[in-house]
Amino acid sequence: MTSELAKTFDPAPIEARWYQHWESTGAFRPERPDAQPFTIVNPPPNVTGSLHIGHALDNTLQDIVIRYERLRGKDALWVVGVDHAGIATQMVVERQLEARQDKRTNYTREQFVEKVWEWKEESGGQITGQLRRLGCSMDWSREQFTMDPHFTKAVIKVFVDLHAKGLIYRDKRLVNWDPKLKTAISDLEVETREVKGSFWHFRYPLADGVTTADGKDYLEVATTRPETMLADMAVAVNPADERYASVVGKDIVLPITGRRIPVVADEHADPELGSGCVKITPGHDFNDFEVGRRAGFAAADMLNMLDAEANVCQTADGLVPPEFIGLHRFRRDGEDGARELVVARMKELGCLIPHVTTDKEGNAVEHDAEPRTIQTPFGDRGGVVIEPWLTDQWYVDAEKLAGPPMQAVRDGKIEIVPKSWEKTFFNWMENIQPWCVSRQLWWGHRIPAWYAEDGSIYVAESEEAAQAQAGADVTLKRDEDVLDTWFSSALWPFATLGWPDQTELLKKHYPNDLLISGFDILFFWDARMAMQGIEFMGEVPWKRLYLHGLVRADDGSKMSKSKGNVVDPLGLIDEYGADALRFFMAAMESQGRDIKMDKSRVEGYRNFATKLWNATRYCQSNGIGASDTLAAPESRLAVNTWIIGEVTECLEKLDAAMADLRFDAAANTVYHFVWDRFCDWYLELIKPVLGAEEDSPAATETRAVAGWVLDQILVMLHPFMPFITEELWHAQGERQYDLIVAKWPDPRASVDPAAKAAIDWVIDLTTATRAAKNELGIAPGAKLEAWVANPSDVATRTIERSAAAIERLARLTPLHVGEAPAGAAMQVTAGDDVFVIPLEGVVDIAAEKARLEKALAASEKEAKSLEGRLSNPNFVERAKPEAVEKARADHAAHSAEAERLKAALARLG
RNA sequence: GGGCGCGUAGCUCAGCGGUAGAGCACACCCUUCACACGGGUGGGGUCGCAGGUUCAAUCCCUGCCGCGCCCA
Repeated sequence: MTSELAKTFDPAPIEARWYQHWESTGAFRPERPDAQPFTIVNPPPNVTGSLHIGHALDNTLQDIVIRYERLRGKDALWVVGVDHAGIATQMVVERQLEARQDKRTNYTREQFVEKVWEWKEESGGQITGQLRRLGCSMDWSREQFTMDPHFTKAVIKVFVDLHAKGLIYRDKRLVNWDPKLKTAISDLEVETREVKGSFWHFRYPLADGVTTADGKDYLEVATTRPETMLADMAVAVNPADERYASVVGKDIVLPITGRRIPVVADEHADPELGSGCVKITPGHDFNDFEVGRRAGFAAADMLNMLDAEANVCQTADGLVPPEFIGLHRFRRDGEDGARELVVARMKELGCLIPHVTTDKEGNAVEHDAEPRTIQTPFGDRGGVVIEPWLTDQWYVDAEKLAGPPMQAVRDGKIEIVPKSWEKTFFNWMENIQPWCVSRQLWWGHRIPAWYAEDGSIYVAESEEAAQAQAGADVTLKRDEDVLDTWFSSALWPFATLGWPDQTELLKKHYPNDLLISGFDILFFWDARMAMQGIEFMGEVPWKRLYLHGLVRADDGSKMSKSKGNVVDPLGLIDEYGADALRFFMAAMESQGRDIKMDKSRVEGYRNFATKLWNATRYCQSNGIGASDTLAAPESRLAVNTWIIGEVTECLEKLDAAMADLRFDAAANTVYHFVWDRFCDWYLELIKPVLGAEEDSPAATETRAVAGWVLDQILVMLHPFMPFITEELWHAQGERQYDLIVAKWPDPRASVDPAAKAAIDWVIDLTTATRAAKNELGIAPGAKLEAWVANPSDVATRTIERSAAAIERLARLTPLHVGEAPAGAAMQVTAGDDVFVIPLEGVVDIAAEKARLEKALAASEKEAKSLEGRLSNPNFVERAKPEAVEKARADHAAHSAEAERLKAALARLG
């Protein structure tokens, strides 16, 4: 027995009720020990995060796939969890302390970490509740956290093993240093932005009376970062630059510090740029670091002039004048810094070469510097300019780890979808840099390395193990740093399944089948999972990698809090329902293209849900309830046989789209089947059948078929719109199981050509009649008599059997076979049949003539164009036979149509 | 500078060798017993520009213009 549905569809209570039911009954992970596994791991959102529209897209797509595979009977596992998000989380907690005039350094490391855990318990992981509102069917019973003890165990093991293999090492080199957060960050965490800056030109005097080829006693250097001259160690010129050949190997006496530095020859200096001389600060510039190394400076000897906060400190040679010590690197908060003071001093010393421009009157004007747009590195978290800084850090030899993933993509072991991303993937992997993985933070996985007083390093899984390596009498101190968050999330596809323990789960669900992520984390996360997965599991982490785009604001701009154009997915859920939002995401997702937010489209899919709701209400009011067969019921009526065929076609298209991860095609296939086929035609066509005798075999059959079709719709639509479909599934009657774990359609039926021809013919006749009436201004409800003189086979078969439907939809009744009485008439065609509909005194003959002439012109135009093509011998000889065949058939059809229209016009005189 | 992508109906987007589609918007009609969050009918496109390949190009190739992203 069906249960009555409310007149209006209200998503909110339905969503809450079903989600709670699914989760509490374990429906997200049904016991299917013998089924084929299907596995997805979610990109773990930050523990500090809340659901934004990008999460909504990413997780909707994953949920569609996992629900689809679950319905297809697989042992579907969607691993879910949250990332500890080192920097982001530490910042959140520090900000909380700040609000209470407190700070991290007022606590010990252990106390602070304890506070982070407290924060996590109280307010972390908000997003997990929000993912539930979206309807995501993850396995919450195994929710993971990257700081869980078993995860930490995996992280430590990976670090120790990579170190043992020489793939992790400690090195002193320049890192991207964030002076605000006071930690190193990886090159990927640096964002280059263009900022307006200045370009200063300086004179660097040559020592010992040396001069250049043209007699100058100085070299001209230019810089956008004048403060770094306090740590300059050389000036480079190109070895091929004859202007300076005589000064290579000679010295410069640096103004301000008085340091003697050599002129070196190095390819890095471009003779075409400026003076051709470049100041070299190996301790504060990546290019200069390399030049310095080539010039013979060891990293340990490179001068450093900045502290962790980028304030000036004394260099090793003690030559920085006291007035500079403690100044910030450059102007900040309205206070001049080292940069401004260096420029002022150089000017006083006559070492500043002014930038000269001409004003409107043609007078020369001198400026301290030339204005310039500068590519400036910023930390993506802290938002301040990154300082290249010489420190000891831990590095992963990414180059060695990158080889196998590239090979896996080349061999097709990993399929990247859409394929166009492969090139970007290879480009990055081929040029990969050592990955700096140590972070000067307190929150995160602490690096398992211990130092003895003599500086030797012991890397081990525990302090005891390290002590055992070092010997009992050695005092060890653990490394203070933690690992980059991405170092741990790279282990997500296997550490979440229990690794390093060889669990059953791991055996069954690794490799994962699919990973869905935004392309923005392709390098950060996806590539690193591929490296670690292959390194530690010996197999790729997933067989397919699907990359989707960004959700943009409705004007195409990037959503950002500062622009205030952020669309809150939870607000959309409140307004339109989760099903509508999900369907929007799916329908707009066409393989990687960015999605522009379009609320009217979300609204449209809300309307679609309502349409289905009301169609179900109609079914219920006509005794159409739950079906109990997987196979299509027996059918004798053309309309029923036809709709069964339509279900099979819809299913084939849907399966094909899902196999290709064409979410848009999949969503549209179901949408059009439900609305255009099922609601617009099938339900209308069966109304006369159901309206007749209730217990007739035809009505009984129709109720069975309609109930079955509606069930197939609910199943096929469920991955996209889980809530409304589950609600309707149960509203349709007693069920043995919930829809979420129902069986995917298996109609065991095919398209019946005769039934299809008959129903297509009725639809054709109906549409043509409605159009003609509309154009002639005849009331749509008017019932008219019609004559067909020489009915086709389809017409002969269909006129009688479908008379009721034709009466109801085309409003033609009765339909006579034979010549129509003479007189004014409207004429419509359906397939090969022409119907004459007498309208003496009603129809405007001129209007009808105009209508027919317009149609005739269209037919003739088509026929003529096809004729032209067919008369071209090149086409007939060289085109594909199917193309020629189709052109011939189309030509015949259009010619015949034209003939019929001519005959119709002739009737009108 | 290098790489990638995009430019199709007013808007948001599919299509990608055989002569163009959807949703929304628009116009007209319909208070028909599932639904006005609805039904019916219709209007609207030199498929960015210029060449080339082909019997045939929105679709393939080249160049250009415009927009976006990534890397240096």
